Amino acid sequence: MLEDQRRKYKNLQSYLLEIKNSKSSYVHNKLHTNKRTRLEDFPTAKKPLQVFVRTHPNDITLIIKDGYEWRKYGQKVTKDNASPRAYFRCSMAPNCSAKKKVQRCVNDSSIIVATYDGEHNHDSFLPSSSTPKGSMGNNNLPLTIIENYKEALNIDHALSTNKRVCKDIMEQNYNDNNNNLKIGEYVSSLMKDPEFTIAIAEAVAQSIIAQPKQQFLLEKE
DNA sequence: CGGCTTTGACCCGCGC
DNA sequence: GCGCGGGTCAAAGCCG
Repeated sequence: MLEDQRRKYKNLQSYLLEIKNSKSSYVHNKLHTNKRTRLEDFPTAKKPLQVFVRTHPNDITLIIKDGYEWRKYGQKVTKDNASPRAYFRCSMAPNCSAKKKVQRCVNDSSIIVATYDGEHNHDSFLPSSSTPKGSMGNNNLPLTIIENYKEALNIDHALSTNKRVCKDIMEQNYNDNNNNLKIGEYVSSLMKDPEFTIAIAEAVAQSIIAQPKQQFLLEKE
């Protein structure tokens, strides 16, 4: 089980190396100038960004550790989904226009769908291991992004094409308590690594650019 | 006491 | 014009 985690991390590393060698200005700036590129420089920043995050089934919060501090300003039950949709705005800068909507997937309550709107106009970026204010602990897996942007446009399609992967992730993370402890320690150590958290952030950003080869987390060896 | 979440009310765009 | 539904506001309460 631990070997699987290591293998996935290696896949991530090789993927990031691929990104590093690419011409992407966003990643290039990040990696080589150590400056956070403005979101408007990002090719798909104009689109509403949707990410899917696998959470613990017993986790009833709608909190996603994505590196930013978010302040909840509203909650609404929508017609097409029984689970409430939470509205957040970025609280890291007073005039930041970034917002996000977070709602559980209608077909699978253990999947959180986060829709990002607006752009961050500040440089601050929290390490993933830090706990956002007001988040009283949650069991989010560390950004288990299970879809890319293109497929995220269609939740049903995403679910139908990734049921096996979701199942694998679930089994991998929750079925074996002993291994859960080891995985938890392993994940914890990874999340304390600033390089790794930056890498995760880059992976999230890149997952938005719908390229089939980016589904490294989905691939079953 | 300050900053947060909660939650009902309100606003506004859109379809009919 | 009206009703519906999504998004936002703001007062109240909670918590560290």
